[in-house]
Amino acid sequence: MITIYDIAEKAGVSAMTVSRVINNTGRISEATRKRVKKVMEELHYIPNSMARSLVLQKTKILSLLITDITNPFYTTLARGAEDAALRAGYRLLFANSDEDYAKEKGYVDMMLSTRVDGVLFAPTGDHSLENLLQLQKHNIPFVVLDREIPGIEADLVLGDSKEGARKLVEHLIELGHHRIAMINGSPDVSTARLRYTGYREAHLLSGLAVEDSLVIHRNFRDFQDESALDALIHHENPPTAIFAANNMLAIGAIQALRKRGLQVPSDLSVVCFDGFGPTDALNPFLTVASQPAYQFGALGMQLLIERIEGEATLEHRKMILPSELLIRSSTQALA
Amino acid sequence: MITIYDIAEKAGVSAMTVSRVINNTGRISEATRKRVKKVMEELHYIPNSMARSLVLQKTKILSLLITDITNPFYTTLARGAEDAALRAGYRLLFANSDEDYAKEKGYVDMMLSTRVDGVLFAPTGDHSLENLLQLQKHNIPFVVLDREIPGIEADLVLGDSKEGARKLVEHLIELGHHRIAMINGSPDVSTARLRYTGYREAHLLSGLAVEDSLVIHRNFRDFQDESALDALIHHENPPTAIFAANNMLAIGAIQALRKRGLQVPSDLSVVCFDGFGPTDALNPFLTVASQPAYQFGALGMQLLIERIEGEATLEHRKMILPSELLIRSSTQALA
DNA sequence: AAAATGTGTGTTATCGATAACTCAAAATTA
DNA sequence: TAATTTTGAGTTATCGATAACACACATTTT
Repeated sequence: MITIYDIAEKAGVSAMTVSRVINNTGRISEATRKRVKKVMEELHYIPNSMARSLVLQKTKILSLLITDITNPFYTTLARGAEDAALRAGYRLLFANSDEDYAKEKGYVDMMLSTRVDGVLFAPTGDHSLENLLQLQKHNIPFVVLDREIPGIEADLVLGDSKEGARKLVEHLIELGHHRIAMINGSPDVSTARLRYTGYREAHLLSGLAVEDSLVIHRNFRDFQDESALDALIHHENPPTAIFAANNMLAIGAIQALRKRGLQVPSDLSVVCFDGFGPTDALNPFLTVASQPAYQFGALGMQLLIERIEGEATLEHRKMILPSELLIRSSTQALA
Repeated sequence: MITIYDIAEKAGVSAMTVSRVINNTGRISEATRKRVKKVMEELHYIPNSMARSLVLQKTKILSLLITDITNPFYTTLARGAEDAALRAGYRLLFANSDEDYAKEKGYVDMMLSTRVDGVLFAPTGDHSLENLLQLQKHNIPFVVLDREIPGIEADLVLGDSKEGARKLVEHLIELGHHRIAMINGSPDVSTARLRYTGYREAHLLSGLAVEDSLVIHRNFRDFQDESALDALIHHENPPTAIFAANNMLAIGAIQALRKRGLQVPSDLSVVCFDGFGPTDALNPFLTVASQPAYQFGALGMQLLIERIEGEATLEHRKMILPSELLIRSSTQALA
């Protein structure tokens, strides 16, 4: 491996001079600068960022932790975060927790041992608190994305889960649906709780009763699990519409419905939170509350970098991004 | 920050002894091992992986470079790669080149300076050769995914682009289509060339002539670009079917068709390479040649780790994974 | 009992880069 | 011309960890 010492020797200068050329610091005569640069190119020198980070105590690497890399919401978010990070001169390291606390913890350990400069953190749920405290204890700045964590002070970028849910359910109610099921994520996750609150509010505002046997909890990424749907179908008084708390749960529900010979929307209407990124264009079919995923990433990254570089005000900021109701063909008026 | 020296001092031993406890090397009496471990826990010690990598000359970090993080083919591939890497005790750092040579080069520089132990490399195209040579020059092992690069010897994991394309086009021909357009990726990419070859072969074997004005090239990820479709629609003798060389191009084509009031499959049949990951389940609509994306990642990672750990035979291996023709509702017999 | 081994631990040098300090020669000022 | 300042370097210590060697003491072998 080529080091600054190799360059120094060949250029007839000290290692420090080479370092100065690389970083454009200190005083260097134009002649030696040129000479050193020439040697660096000849030997294809690449600085060892670990040696550098060791002495500088910073890595210029940020980390983005998402809970499901196969969910288009998060990949679009990742693009936003990446673009913002690169623009600010940072590299971005992606990590994928799979909605799994243990994996999340593993990645947090990795971030600590890699000494990343900051973390954009989409938590798996309330229990992520410990992992966040771990980052806090080691003075690694972070911004929490998408899900609020009780018990921690941090910059936050959230969607308007309650409002979005209310709009979706109100849309169903306007179409005449009175028995609306909800397939929700784990109650350990703030968005699941808030979306339930929105669902509830829509009912109350319309004078409808909430029937808790129509509300079912599943893991946000288990779109293969058909048991939720079976429970609803075999309900003694089955629903005429389903509100899925995110896109993956909707995929699971629709897939399961189809297997059982039920059509959307003629047999049941379906709505959900989040769109499907680029593949949405393929078949704009589901009525959704679409969140600005790219902005989640871009804005979160901006907050993070501001905090790292000390431009942040002391108090923590909480940004709430609006969602947009997109009415498409997965909903229809009740016959 | 807590270092081994802090631990050493508090435990009343030398730093070396702490290092031995951490790595389970050398001889340590049970008593001091326990004492050191206790202190490490008390102080919440986390090893500094940069200092360690600096002396060990290895990082236990691998990198996966993909060309489009919003493409479900690559995110599913990423899952396969990640699982295999974690199983083998490596961490995986994701990078996203966006089908952009300059971004790709930026990430390669980052990998070199981070001194990753190896790279799973899905190249943007033939010109990626330079970036691969760069890795080679610095002795970083890599495995090339999905796209073959003329001029380099490397382990390869590929799909059967030619066969898959032939099967798709033959399916269209069997349905009575004789004027089949192809929306292809850049000719700089091996899969684009091979899929064209398969398209051509299917025509020749059926005694049909290939009409080059029906073959159009676009960037594999520019699904927003509708100009390809316009060229086909306004053709003096328009096609009755379209073969899109990947999923994103198909999305673009179908979206554009829909905007122009044309229905799939009643007005035109559409087929493409690659499925849509989990969202495929939402609406199994497109007839596709589906590639085993997860296996691409898992197998590629396995080859990479074997090569890094020296278990690899000297000669390079080339794995070709079959694709599966899934006939769905985006194709129908010509009236 | 002397010699040879084994056990547990410490010392020193090193990985590649940079900060802080030093210093000779050149340029400027008085 | 002597004193001062500026310029363009070099030296040394350091970041946090580990390899290689050294070494005292305990244990086993002859």
